[in-house]
Amino acid sequence: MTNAKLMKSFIAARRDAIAADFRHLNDMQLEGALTTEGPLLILAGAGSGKTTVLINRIANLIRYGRGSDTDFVPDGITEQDVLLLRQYAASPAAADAQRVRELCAVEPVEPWRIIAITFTNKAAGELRSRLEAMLGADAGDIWAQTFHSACVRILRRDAELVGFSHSFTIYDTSDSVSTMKRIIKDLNLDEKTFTANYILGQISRAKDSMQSAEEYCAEAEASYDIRKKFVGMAYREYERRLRDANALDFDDLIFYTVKLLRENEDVRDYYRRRFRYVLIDEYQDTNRSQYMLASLLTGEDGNICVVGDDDQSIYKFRGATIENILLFEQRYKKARVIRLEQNYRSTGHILSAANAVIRNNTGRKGKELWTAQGPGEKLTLSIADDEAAEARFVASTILDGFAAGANWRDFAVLYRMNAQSNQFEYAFKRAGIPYRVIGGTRFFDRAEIKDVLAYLCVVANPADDLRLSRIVNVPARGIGQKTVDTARDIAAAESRPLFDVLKGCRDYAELSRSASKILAFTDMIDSLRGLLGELSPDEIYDAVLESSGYLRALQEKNDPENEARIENVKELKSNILGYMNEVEEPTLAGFLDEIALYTTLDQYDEDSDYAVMMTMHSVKGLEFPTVFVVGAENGIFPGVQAIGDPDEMEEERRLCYVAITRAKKKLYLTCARRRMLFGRTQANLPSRFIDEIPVEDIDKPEEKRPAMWNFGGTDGGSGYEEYARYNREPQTRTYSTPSQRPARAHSPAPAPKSAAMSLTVGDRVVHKAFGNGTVTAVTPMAGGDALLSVDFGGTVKKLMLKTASAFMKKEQT
DNA sequence: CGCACCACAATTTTT
DNA sequence: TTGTGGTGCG
Repeated sequence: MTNAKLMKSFIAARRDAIAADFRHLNDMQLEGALTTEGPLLILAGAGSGKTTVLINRIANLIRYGRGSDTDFVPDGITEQDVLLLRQYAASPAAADAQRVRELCAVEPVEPWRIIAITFTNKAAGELRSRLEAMLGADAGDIWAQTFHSACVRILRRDAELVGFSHSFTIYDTSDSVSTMKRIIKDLNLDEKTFTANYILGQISRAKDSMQSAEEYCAEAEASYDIRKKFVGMAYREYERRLRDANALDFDDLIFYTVKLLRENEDVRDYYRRRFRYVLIDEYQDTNRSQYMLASLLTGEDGNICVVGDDDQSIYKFRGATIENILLFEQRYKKARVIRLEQNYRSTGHILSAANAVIRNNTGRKGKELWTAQGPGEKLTLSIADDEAAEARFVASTILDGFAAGANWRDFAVLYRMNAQSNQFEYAFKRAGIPYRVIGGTRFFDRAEIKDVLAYLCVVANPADDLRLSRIVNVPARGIGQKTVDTARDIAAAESRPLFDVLKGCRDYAELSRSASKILAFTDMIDSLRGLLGELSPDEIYDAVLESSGYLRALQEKNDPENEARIENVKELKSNILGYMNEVEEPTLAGFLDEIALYTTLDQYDEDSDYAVMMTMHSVKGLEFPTVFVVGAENGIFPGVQAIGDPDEMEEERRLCYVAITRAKKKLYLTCARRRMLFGRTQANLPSRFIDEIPVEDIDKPEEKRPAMWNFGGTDGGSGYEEYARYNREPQTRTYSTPSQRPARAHSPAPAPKSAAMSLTVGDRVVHKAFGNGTVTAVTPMAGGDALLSVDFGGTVKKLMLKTASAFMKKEQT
């Protein structure tokens, strides 16, 4: 064998041997895991196992370095070696694994040379734990973080270089909003034209394109756009105030990190040398500055691997740009592209529907999901009279599923807007279905949580004027708004922290009237600050609740809302304890860092048995056996704003694709003929997306569809008339679920007016989902309804009589 | 200073 | 319909 030939066969055998370690992957996944060098774009369809690829790719890097993707051949290779590798590839157990590893490894990568960036803490956490399961202790050295936490980590080292102290605080969205509201007032801008959200949106876009306030103002000057000039003023002031407060908002974290890396060659080189391999997850959600960050971190070898799905890009409104994916190959020459199209999640009809819908989009890379599973159940369209009936249909279907042995957690209700959750909560409560609403007002957005956190921030950072003004009079301690305003003005005039001014309030005539109260407050904060070195974060937390009087104030007010608030405040403590368990040197500042980036206190807990409801946006990345996409109506989904705007429509369609692909076994689409939304009743047509689903994939109500339902239909006649007639028809029937469920095929969702049976305490009942039970309490309610407590063999359910009668009958004795 | 009442607006939101 | 923010009174 010639030398060249030997080398060639060695390279091939080496790759095969390495591949043997990853034989549980499919061909495309394997390709992703073994392609280690240079820019790589992995287009990963929904449910195609992209995290698996990511994990295995990292494992491969650590074990074999670039062995699977290089022409390098070590000296002294023999034919024996090639044979050994081939033997290993054929049956790994039979070969000397140690020797194989030596032969295959080419510069194995130290774990700390790998950075994997995700968007959510949840994804980062999942990545970390799966890496740990696969690699053990090595996993701890891999940077597996969100964009924002990676930036915090980088900035904590070198914040001085971009003009902040290393102990900067992080402003969340509402901090930014309240700062901006003040600015609008102080600059006397017209609050109608310039809402805080509008200006912040403009600033966010500016930062996304790396434009500082100064640059933005310059551009505004040149543009003769008066509006823009005002925004520029606000931007400049916002930037100044955050700098004074030593605070960065979410966008700043990225912005200043990019700035830091751009302007400081040594810092940039440090990270580039350190990180030999950069991986970015959910690449379709990156914005421009995040792209810049990624490319700044990528060293000369260009080892950047991005994973994403252009069809799942649903965050354009937050600045995400699908271009990052679409242009990847142009930006990184020699980039390789791998498509993962085999779906392991859903059955055939579901995937066929998803493919068909997304096919209507232009401007995409193009993918077709396929599955080795069978066709499974068809989709089901259900049309209800109104939103209440829609919710009852869903509740009823879930009860059926539960009766058939499913768990509550197998069901998810997905809607376009949080406002739609009400009806479902109502129906689920009445039917006794345990559920949780994910998203909406989030834990850390609750006033009581923000208050308590504000105390902690002020204790940790004396310069945090924003949080200080939030709590200075919470609970009420006789320091009024006017007093705070004057103090703030003084602070601004002297450019000192507000806290210092308050401490020195005796020196200012304007403040002397409330001086004693102010000093009581500052003393309290000071003594809490004195505890910083001595007590652990949870003890400080207790001390804050105690000395601030916050907890007492909550307890004294006897309103039922406060029960929940107190619970929340306690819940925060368990957060602190959780943090302390995870970190080696827990500090209050460290906790606050974490919390600032950890907005969602991941409420979705897969272990507990609840049906869940959430927006189609929040469901990305999750999966459920049965999914309900509700409110599938033109005007709701797609929303009104999207109609007539092709780009928006494509975004909505991607959202639809995301929603459909969450379902593993069964997907329901529901709509209502009439619905009340924001106090207005409207009649919407079924979503145009439903029309994009092939008829062979979906069961629809077999009723005559009005002409207007067929887009571009030529049935003649006035669509409006037909539609109006259609809406006037008495609608009492419900539409059967497919024949796979004969048990319920003819049992319609209950109408609320159905005659309620009469029940008294002690009656025995049979519920179709919960089985046999005994009525333990009956509380009469308004409208002739009653709240029942029924003991079903140990678990007591609260049910509404009228709703429950549809699912339950009295046992005859 | 604190509370009650009225006007107004309202996709989606990983950090 | 619901929640929030601003104003005016006790």
